[in-house]
Amino acid sequence: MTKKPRFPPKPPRTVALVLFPRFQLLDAAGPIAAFEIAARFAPDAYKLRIAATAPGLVAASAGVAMPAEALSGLTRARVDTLIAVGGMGTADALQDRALIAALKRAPARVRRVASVCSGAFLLAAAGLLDGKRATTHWRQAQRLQTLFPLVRVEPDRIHIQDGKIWTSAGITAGIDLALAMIADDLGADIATQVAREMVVYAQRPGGQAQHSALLDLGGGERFAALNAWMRDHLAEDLSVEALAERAAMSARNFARAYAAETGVTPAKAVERLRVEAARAALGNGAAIQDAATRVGFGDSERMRRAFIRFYGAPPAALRRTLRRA
DNA sequence: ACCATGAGCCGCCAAC
DNA sequence: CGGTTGGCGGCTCATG
Repeated sequence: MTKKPRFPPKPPRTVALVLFPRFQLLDAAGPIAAFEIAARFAPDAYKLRIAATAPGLVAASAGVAMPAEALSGLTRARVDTLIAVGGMGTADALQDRALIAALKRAPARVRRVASVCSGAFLLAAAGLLDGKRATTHWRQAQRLQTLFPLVRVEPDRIHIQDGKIWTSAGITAGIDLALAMIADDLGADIATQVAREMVVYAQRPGGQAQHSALLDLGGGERFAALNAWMRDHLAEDLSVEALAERAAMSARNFARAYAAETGVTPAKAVERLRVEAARAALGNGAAIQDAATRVGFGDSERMRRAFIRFYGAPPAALRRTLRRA
């Protein structure tokens, strides 16, 4: 992420996307938009190209040149970056032997191979992820691991690079993936300009937790009410013991049930809620100390450490970038 | 940068 | 008998 700029990259880098019937449109739209905008900031940096088995869908996806060609032709062409996107079509695509074979050959001809969301299953099926660290949509992480035991699946990551293989989490993580690649190619400053153009806050570091607790109201019916209550009472005692009492369960059982239901342990959930609320407060211009007490971090030092864990940056830095809006 | 302490988490087992 | 509950002890890691 902190590479020196080395441009102009002399022939334009061809970014190819692999799409299938019923692919996830946003998986593809994120990288397309990011690379298109990057090409605007650094003229001739990228050329987009899209291969698909469903021309109709591709035509709908973006206003870029898109000769729908067979995948085998795609790898024969000079491609710099190959991105496999996910979606409902992944299951069918896994049965497509020509496609998998083409993907298998890709690393030899392509500078980097990437996936968004369940696109990771395609790379895994082609053996490209064996022994490598990789991620996918959090809901699919377990399945990926059981299906492909050799893959070192790391759930709850936005994106991971291992050698020339990049994988990313669900849907919008494709934007983060593309931004990370652009930063790698053209430098962090260009990537930041692209991010601003796309109206995303900042480039999320790859290690960040995948889904927002604030959005994750569901998290299982069972604790929805408790979660809602927690959000409104962040400043109070939200220890496991206190929460267990509120849920009328023993601490042990509550912790177990909560983790089973939501996929997150109680303390982690509380910390995530607090961190997100604090970030929102800072976005509204709150003072750091104020935000810390309001969301239930006793002191600002504790909040600072939590921020670094979650966002990779202390509150002050985040506050600075947030206020530039 | 380090360390002592405690909260939280989890495996295990017994009780229901 | 299988499943759920809750208590104990050890391990990990955040905290101050």
